[in-house]
Amino acid sequence: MRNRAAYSKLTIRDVAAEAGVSIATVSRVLNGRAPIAPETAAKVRAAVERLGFRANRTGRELRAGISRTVGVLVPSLDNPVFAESVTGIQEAARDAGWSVLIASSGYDVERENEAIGNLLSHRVGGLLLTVADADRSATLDTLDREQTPYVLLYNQPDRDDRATATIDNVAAGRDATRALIAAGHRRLAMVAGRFVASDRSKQRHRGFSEALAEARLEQVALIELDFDAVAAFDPMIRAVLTGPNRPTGLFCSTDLLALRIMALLREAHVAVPGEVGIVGFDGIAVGRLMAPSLATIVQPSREMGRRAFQHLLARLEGAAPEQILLPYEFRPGGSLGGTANAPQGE
Amino acid sequence: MRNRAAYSKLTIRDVAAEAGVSIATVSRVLNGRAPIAPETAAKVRAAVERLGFRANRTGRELRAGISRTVGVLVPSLDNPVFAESVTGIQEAARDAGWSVLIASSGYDVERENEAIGNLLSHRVGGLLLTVADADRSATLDTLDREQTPYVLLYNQPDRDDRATATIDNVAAGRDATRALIAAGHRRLAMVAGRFVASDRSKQRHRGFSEALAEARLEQVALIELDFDAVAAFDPMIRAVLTGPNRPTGLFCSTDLLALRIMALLREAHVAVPGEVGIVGFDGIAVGRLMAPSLATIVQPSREMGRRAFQHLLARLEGAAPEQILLPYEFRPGGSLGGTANAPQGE
DNA sequence: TTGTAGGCGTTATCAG
DNA sequence: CTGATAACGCCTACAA
Repeated sequence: MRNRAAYSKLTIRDVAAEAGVSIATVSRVLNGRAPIAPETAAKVRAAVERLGFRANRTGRELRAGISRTVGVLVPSLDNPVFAESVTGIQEAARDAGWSVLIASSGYDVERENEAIGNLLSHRVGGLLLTVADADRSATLDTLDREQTPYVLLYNQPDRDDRATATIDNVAAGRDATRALIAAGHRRLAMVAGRFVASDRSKQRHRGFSEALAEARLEQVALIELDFDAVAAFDPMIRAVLTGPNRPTGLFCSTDLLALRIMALLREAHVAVPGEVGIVGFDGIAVGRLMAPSLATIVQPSREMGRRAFQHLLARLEGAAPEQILLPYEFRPGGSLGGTANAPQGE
Repeated sequence: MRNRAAYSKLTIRDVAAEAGVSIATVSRVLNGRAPIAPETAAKVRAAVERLGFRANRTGRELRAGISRTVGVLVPSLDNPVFAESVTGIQEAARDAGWSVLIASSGYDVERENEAIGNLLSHRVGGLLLTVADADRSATLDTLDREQTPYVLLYNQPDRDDRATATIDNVAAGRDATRALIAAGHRRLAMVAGRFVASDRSKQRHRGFSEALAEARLEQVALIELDFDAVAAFDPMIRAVLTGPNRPTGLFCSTDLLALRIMALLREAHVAVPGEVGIVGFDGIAVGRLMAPSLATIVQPSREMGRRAFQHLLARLEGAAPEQILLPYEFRPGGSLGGTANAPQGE
């Protein structure tokens, strides 16, 4: 028996020597595929146990040409909505014996491309991505061309050849806005994450516009914000909210934005929901803990992560790209104000 | 020139053929180590560009025996404090050209061990971990024995041979409690994450106890909660908060717990800070957005992630394990109540 | 300065 | 049922 090497340095060769069999046999026992004599298997397993051996996935992957690792790209883990989807991905991946390689883009297209390239250099089995704009992305074009399997999360491209797990953002944006209108608000504005950084934001605004049109209302204002710097827009927001035709209802394209706006308004002594009603979007957990609680569209982020992963596995087996539309739900909350009868989500 | 294969299937052999050189030359150009004729390098680079080639890290890693991937284990990404540390890790990793493999334990020791084993099977270059109990962990013992480099985050073991990046949890717990006392609270209780699931929680409670002793006060109650199920403890908490000697000050071992307790109290019509003052721990971003804003100990989570990664790199170069103690800060907030003069963090 | 060849740890093929 | 062996993609002596 060789000297016991470090855990991370053991190879099946060590195990083979310890068990007195060939490396091929060790491999077979480890993978349980081929027919093996029970005693041989026992010997090998004992050796594995004794040595504390764990197969090197690198060798396995190189041999197989593909890995059971999924590459995940999110805009930012600091938005709980994305963190939650990653939790769902992790759950599904764990169930399937897969690992998760993660990267963040910071909502920046250049970093997005760079990060995807890095993930690909690991020869991951597939990708789960939330990108800035799923309809025009050079990197997604490349992935398509080279048939690298991926599934988008949150993104909801117009084209139907890209696999996604998402909700209907336009419909949800419409529902959120309808809730404001149903609550009695007539002068509505939207605070949105930059459209170039988030196609969802744009789609939610489309829903906002549709609901306004339905009710024959005009948009009072549209404030596009960077996702990271809200404070800088304080003056602009104050201006809008104290202007001549100031809105009484605000639709925010994400909950995080909504919470920041609410804090801003509090500082400015604008009462929520007294003077302004607010609806968010995402359904992050902390929204329910606020006072007033945040009315919002709840996305099933965790489930979205799980479903996206499962669809990725399906695609690896040759399934065609699907656009998985998950149900969302409007969650009423004190921030809405007015005398709302909350509409039900689809 | 061969048929253009899928991006992910290209090898340096393809590039070599395309450029009319040997694979060794391609490798050398890619790594920029050896002396190369400028024109040769140009040819190779052109071929790389033309083909859209990106080196397969699996092959590289197998050959090198080690990878530029860091394995990260957190209790849960759904607590923003951990998500934030991962953001810091990602930043530092990206700067260094490393990738991030991530797993969550759900605060469960068994899953913790399993996850670390999985990360190790990838032969990661090192590990960044937040474990349940850094002082007694069979897995950490194993890592030490086999000299697998790792750095702990948030964990603050008593022993000084384990590398960490953390804050002084006892001192911070003491400061948080002192703040409650300084605010005029005399009947103090603590709501803590289960000690078996979080050594930090235990240490923060030690700080709590020390501050009480200093002020010659008795602990009114200690409520240990599972990190995921707070609602279930509603009755217990209500009982404590309405008991004969009910506390007027509450120290919560995490911000997330504090926010949940605040919501619970709101439902129970117990005024915060009117009837109960609250201090949290972590400094998650949303705490500042609440009304009242959450008084808390702010940990430099992002920086902690960055520093932990950097120390891991240092350890890989042979540096001895360090216990990096980062500064924390007490952030006053409306939840504190009383007439506090907030103490400064160290 | 460049090419040839061996081997990293694993699995699959092919004999026995 | 088991063993020897040839790859997988890459890097690095060693040769030329």
